[in-house]
Amino acid sequence: MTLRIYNTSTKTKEDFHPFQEGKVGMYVCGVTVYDLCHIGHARSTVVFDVIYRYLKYKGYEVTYVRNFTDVDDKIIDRAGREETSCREISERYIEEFNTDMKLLGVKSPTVEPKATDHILDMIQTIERLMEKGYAYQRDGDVFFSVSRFHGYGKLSGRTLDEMYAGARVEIDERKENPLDFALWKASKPGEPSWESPWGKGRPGWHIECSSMSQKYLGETFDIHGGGKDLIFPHHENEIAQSEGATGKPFVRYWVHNGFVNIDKEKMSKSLGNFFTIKEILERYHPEVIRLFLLSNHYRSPIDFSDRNIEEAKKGLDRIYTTLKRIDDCVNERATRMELSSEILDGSEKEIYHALSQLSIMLEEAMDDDFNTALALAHVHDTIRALNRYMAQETDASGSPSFLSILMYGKDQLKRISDVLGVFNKDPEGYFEKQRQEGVADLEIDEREIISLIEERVKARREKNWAVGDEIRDRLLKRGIVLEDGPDGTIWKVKK
RNA sequence: GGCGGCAUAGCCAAGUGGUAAGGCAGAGGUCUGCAAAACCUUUAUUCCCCGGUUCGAAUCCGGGUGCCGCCUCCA
Repeated sequence: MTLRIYNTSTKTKEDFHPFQEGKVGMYVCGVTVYDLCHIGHARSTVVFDVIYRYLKYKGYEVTYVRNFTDVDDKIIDRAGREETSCREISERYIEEFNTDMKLLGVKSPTVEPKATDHILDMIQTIERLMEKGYAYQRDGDVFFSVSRFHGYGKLSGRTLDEMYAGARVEIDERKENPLDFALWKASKPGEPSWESPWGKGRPGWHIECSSMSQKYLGETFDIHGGGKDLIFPHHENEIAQSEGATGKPFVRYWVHNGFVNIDKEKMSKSLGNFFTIKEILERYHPEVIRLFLLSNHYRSPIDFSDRNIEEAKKGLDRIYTTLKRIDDCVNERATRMELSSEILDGSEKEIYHALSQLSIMLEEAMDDDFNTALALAHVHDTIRALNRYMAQETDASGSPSFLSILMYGKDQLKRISDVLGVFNKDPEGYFEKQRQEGVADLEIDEREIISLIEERVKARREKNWAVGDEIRDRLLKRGIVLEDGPDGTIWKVKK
């Protein structure tokens, strides 16, 4: 199967053929580290994390670069307000970002370059642009001349004329053209600055991504990603800078993720309607957030609401409930047999076949422009099939073929969980964590729950249902739900 | 003003020409001492509206309505 990727540049899904056979170079715009990250940043990072994982799953050797913008007006502003250095601000928020992403199960990219470590590379790129006549100097500033670069607007699908019509940029009469953008900015006193041929200054925002991506991935590379809001002007400008400097095509596939919305409106720092990743992780398991983010196609908008997150949580609980049930059946002494259609009987054959199809279904879904929502639907189908098998085959439980099928099912699900980064934990641990966190919010402690359960077990053994039910009701009123299973009673925190 | 996207059940959501995935919620049933969990059945003759193309359209074309985004920092 060929992977197909929607390319913003052509507005179509295209077959993916990397520049170099078997290898993929991917660059994704990271964050400007001046504040805590919100769920919108989490979406972008998680989406490209899954793309990264899937490319590796397909057998590609992937070089994944994700940058930190650690020199920027907003960082300077914040440092000023807090009366500290830009470095202190950027280091603090890089650390916060890393903490958040680690919790969210985001794999580390191959390289995570910081802008401030690549100032020389940027100066070199700007010099090349000057030599080729794409850039001009005004005082200590250097601007890129959009009218001299043919093809400016090709990614965002607009022409220069159209852009003039709607231009809302403030007029700087030193610019040849209002749409020209800064490659280098002369620094004001107290701002971070570096020596350059144009005097002391700092790079413009767009140049860092051109320089750092090409440094690690070459002049032409495969995938460049980021949020939809970066298409214009950021990515448009990157193309102009990079192709202007090298004369070669810059990026083969442009991939952009949709926004996280609150009440159908874009969540953003500027609108102030955002939730930080930390706030959300206080309330939900990280995999719930991942499952929520992956339950919509990455290019569609996704609406963030408690209801939608709750739904994701229920879905995840369901998956883990089944995985736990499998673990309970498959104990350490279970021997595993080689499975094949020939040796299995009717219902075994049926589920074995369904399970063996799962990887193919996953690949079909993911090959179609990373359709994680469809992949998750296949997971739910599989969960139901396994539940049904376990519910129907009570007589066979313990038989080698039964146990082997369950182990096979778990392996098949594991392949998906490795790609999506959800339901990756030990099921018992997942529920234990949920109980611990749930109990922490209640006026009850675990020992009390356990002793009440013991009391109830005793009463029920004596068929004293009234006492048993009374204890159950009492716990329920305090937020604890009991479930009686064949191996005893387990408790959960009521949702 | 310019450019672009979206509209599928009560809710979330996949589906770009072949007769509507999946999840949540709801209803009925099985299991259970009763519950819970799980399982089974059920919930869109129809995909915003109006035209058109086609043997056939949620899917393509034209028009309309509504919502959203980009054009300024933004994942």
